[in-house]
Amino acid sequence: MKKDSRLSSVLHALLHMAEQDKPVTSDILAMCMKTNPVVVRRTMGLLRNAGLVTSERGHAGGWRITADQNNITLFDLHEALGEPTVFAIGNRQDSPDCLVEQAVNSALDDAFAEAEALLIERFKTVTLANLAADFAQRHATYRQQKE
Amino acid sequence: MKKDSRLSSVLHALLHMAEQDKPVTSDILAMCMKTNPVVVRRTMGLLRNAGLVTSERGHAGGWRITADQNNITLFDLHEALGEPTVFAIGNRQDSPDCLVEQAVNSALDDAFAEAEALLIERFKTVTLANLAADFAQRHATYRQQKE
DNA sequence: CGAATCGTAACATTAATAGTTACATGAAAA
DNA sequence: TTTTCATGTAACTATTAATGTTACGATTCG
Repeated sequence: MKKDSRLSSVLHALLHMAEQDKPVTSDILAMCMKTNPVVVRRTMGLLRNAGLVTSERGHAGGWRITADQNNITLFDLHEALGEPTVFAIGNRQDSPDCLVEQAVNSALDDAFAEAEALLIERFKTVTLANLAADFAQRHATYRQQKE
Repeated sequence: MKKDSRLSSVLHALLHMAEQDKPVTSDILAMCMKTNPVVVRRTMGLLRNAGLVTSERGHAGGWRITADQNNITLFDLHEALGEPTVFAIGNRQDSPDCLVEQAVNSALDDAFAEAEALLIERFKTVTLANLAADFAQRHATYRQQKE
């Protein structure tokens, strides 16, 4: 399966938007993320449904963050994207009659559930503001190195 | 992409094989797992490379477990399968020049690495013997319910 | 020899994400 | 009010990776 890279994508977009006062267009976000404006709109639309961003049509339109960056966590974004499947590994068959299959699936499901719970907890601790600070740090380091 | 269900598959196969003294053919395993004998051979071949099972050709040939069931963990199988990608979520792009992307990827990679480490730890604690016991338990319960 | 069985290459199918094209809708500027 | 810039969205295509299938060679046993 191809990996779902939308979480990574929207984070990139949001950080770029966070540095702008005016709305950012899908075209600009698409260029900056080397993808297609329709893909941007499709994905950002999910964030809009979750109330994290707004869009404006027409001249000087585009996308804007509405929520406080301290209050947007990775989990909020994951949730806004519809809580997509986390794992690329899974059971061979659902609702099996076979008792062997049930024992196997049960063990695997438990393990995956634990790992997913940890991931979700981690997602809840990281805010957009944290990432912005990390970026600022990297930027400062980068500028120092150039001198 | 489709989920990788080989771990679930080989567990099913191994548990069935564990109950047999003689080798089990790919055809029988395939029927029991509702898949194709070639798929069985392809996947079991990886376990053979890891020394967990052996295969015999010709008449009365087939697959046999060699390792002790107490010493085969889910992790051993995961490893034998080539440690396939665990997550269906990932970064949009590898080795990005963009510092924003670097900050985003770094945060995500950390979270995924933690969750994967937990999963692997869990995998290491579950043996084939554990699953066989769980199956036996389910079987006993099932027989009781029928009475 | 002949049947049973694995080994494996080559190709087809399926499932899921991402990308593209096309066009409708709405808002602001000229 | 017309033009231009933007989002909204449906429909289709492309990509990617797993799984399934066909075909045939190699090996072992009776």
